[in-house]
Amino acid sequence: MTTAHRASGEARPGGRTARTRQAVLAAVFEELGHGGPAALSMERVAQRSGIHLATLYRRWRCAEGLVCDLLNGLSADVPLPDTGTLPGDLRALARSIGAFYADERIRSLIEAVVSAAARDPQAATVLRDFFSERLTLAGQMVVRAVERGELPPDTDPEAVMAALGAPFYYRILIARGPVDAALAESTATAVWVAARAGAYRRTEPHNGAPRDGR
Amino acid sequence: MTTAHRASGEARPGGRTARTRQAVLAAVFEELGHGGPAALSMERVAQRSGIHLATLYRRWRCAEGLVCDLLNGLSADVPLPDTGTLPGDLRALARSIGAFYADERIRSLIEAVVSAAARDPQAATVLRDFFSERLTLAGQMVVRAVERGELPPDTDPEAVMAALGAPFYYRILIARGPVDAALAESTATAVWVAARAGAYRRTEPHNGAPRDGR
DNA sequence: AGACTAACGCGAGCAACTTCGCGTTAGTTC
DNA sequence: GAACTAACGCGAAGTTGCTCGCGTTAGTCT
Repeated sequence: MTTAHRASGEARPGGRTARTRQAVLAAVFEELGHGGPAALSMERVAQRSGIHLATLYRRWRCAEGLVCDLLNGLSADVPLPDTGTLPGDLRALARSIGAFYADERIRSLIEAVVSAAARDPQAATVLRDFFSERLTLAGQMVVRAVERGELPPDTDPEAVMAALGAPFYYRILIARGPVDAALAESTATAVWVAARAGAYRRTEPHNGAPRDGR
Repeated sequence: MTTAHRASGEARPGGRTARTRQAVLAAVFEELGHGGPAALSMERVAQRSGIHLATLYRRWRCAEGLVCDLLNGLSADVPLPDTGTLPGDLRALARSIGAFYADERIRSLIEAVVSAAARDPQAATVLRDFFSERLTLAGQMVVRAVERGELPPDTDPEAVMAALGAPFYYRILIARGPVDAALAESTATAVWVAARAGAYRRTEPHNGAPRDGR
C-alpha cells in the first residue's frame, strides 16, 4: 500500500505534517456537509484547507484516499455497550448507530467511501477491513450473550452484528432517507428476536425451512 | 430531467436508436464483468459497442447515465412469489434475490449505481425511485400475509421488504463478499421471525423496549 | 546553534475527458 | 419513392484534472 489510503501514524507525528493532515481532513468533513459527496473535489478541499493542491495529490493521491483517511479517524465514535443482557446491548448499540448517522456529514462520508470503493481497489480494501474490524469487536457483545445462555451456542457473532448494521446502510445508500429513531428501535427488536430464534446460527436449522415455531 | 437518466421509451422505438441503445447497454454490462465498476469508462464502452464516443455523451451525458439506464432495464428480473404463506414467500424471494446477485455483473451494477448516486443527484433520484417502486410491489406479499392473519395488522409492508433486502446490500457494498445461499436462508428466517414478533409495526410497541417475549 | 531531511508552495506542462460543428445515414411520412 | 427529420460518425477544439521539477520552509538531530 502506498502513502495514500494508509491509516494514521505519520513519520513526524507532532509537527507540520500532522497539522496539515488535520486541516485537510477537517476541510473534507466540512465539504461533505455542503452538497454531499458530489461536491467533494480536490480543488475545493485545497481552497478550504489552505493546503496546496499538489500537496493533496502527493499525500493522498486522489479524492478516494482523502475519504478513506477520514473514515479511519472515526473508529471509536460509536461506543460498544455492555448492559448485561443482549436485547439491552442491541438496543443501546442501535441507538448509538442511529445517533451517529443522524449527522448528514457522516452519512455523506459513508456514501463517499462506498463510492470510492467502487472505483478504487485500495479504497475497497480499506472499507472492507474497517467494517470487518468493527464487526469483530462488536461481536463480543454476542459472545457474551451466548455465554449467558441467551442465544444458541453456534450463533455467528459477526452475522448478528452485520444484521444490526445492514438496515442503516440500506437506508443511507439505497432508500436514501434520513436515519431516524424508529429504524434503530425496529432493527434492535428484529435482530434480537431473530438471533434468539437461531436465524444466525453457523449451521442452518437442519430442515432448511424458516422455522415457524408458533 | 434531460435525455440522460430517463427510463426507456425512445421516440423511435423500433429503429436504429433502439439498436444502438441495446448495443451500448450490452457493452456496459459486459464491461462490468471485466474489472467491475472501476473499469467502466465511456471510452471502453464506445470501443466495445462500436458506437462512437460522441454519441454516448450525447445520449447519456456521462457514465452515471449509462448505469442508470441499465438498472431500469432490470425491473422484472426478480419474480415475486405467492406460495400461500409468508415464510414461504419470504424464503422464495430471498432465494431469488440471492440467485440474482450471484452474478458478479449484477453486483457490480448495483455498486456502480450507488456510486453514481453519490456523485450525481439525477442518478440518486433514479436509484431511490427504482427501489421504492420495487419495495411497494414486493410489499403486496406482506399485505396478503396481514390479510391471512400471519402478521400484526399495523405491520409496515415496505419496512419488512427493506429488512429483507438490506443484508444483501450490506454484503455487496460494505462487507464486499459474494452473496451465498446461507445469507438468503438466514435473512428469510430472520425477517419472518421478526415480522411475526411485531418488529416492523408502524407504531412501535408502547413500552419502547425490544420485546423479550420468552 | 548549525547542518540535515522531509514536507510544502508554486507554476508550468501533460494527459484525459468532454464538447462542438458539420457531413452522412437511417427511419418516417405523405 | 421522394422529401423530411432525427440520430450517428468523425475529427478537432476546449476544458478539466492531474503530475512534475525546483526552490523554500519547518522540524529534527548532533
